[in-house]
Amino acid sequence: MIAAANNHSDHEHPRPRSAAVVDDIVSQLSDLGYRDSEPRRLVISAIAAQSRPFTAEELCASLPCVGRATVYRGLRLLVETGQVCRVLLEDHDLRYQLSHQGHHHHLLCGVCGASADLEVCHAEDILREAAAAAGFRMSGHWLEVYGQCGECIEG
Amino acid sequence: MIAAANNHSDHEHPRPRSAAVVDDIVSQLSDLGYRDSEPRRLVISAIAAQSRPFTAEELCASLPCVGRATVYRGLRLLVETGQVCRVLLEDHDLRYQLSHQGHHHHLLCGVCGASADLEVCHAEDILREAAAAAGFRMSGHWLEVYGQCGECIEG
DNA sequence: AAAGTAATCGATACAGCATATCAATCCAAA
DNA sequence: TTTGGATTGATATGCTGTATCGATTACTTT
Repeated sequence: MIAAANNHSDHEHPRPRSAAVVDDIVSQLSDLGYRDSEPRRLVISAIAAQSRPFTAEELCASLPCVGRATVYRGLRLLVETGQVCRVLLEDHDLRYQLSHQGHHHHLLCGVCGASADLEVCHAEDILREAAAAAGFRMSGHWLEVYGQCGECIEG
Repeated sequence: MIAAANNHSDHEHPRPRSAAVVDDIVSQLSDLGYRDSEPRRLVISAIAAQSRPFTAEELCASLPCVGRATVYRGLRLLVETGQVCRVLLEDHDLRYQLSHQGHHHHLLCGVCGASADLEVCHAEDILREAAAAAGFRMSGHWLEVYGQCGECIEG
């Protein structure tokens, strides 16, 4: 499924795609030996419903019927399995977000708080070269890009 | 009186440059309206003595004669004024480090924990272009590079 | 379908890090 | 030297995330 993630046709809809996302994640967790429980589905569903990077507490607040520990456990599990990725805002506030792909970076709008994926990371090659020039062997990197998204520039 | 040097007769050798660094930072803080106090000098001196990224608690431990609140306040002040920069390790552990220049990034060795500065950031142009292609106006970025330093590769 | 077994849940206690409080103290300008 | 405000430090508090543990639930086995 290559369904473009930048297709923002779903805003407040029930959950046509959202339900599929939940099923998909639950299925992947199942393959890893994790069980399918109602609370965990609620957590995943709540995460999938978020339209922008969220904090763990926001997630808890949106799930009053699920225990706090369960929310944190579910979130941590999804981060560990790569289903959810961390996002570091410019003010060093740590947030979370559904991960749409493997290695990628985020374009974070400081105005509306929206997040878009920067899929192609040509910078990686540049970085590896620059690091090598300093006798350093790069094995990974963390990158966040801050600024303004297209909509906020126009508005 | 600049006796603020150090009564610590550690295994460390004398620090002629370290003292100059402290004086320089104190001077810059003075220009910003901040006072010159003994505890604050101790904090700055301890930071300047660190050879690699450190945590706030490590700093507190190295300054048993200075109150924790004072250590944290001093550290925060130096971060706000740009004298100290934050370093995010690969395991998401947040550390601090004396800032040697303006905009730069870190080459963080996962083996020995050393940190080196990646001064030239050509990646910035690449990033700005890639972001622009997505309709995004980049105003800043956060980047950490992980891997192995030259010494750890040889050793 | 019934039972066994281990994962999961949730209420809560706890831990770690950083900040707020506030009386006492100190710095620096007048 | 005086004086106002910045700074200090012991402590309380807040925030975020984890550990505990009895009860419950999901999944497998019989």
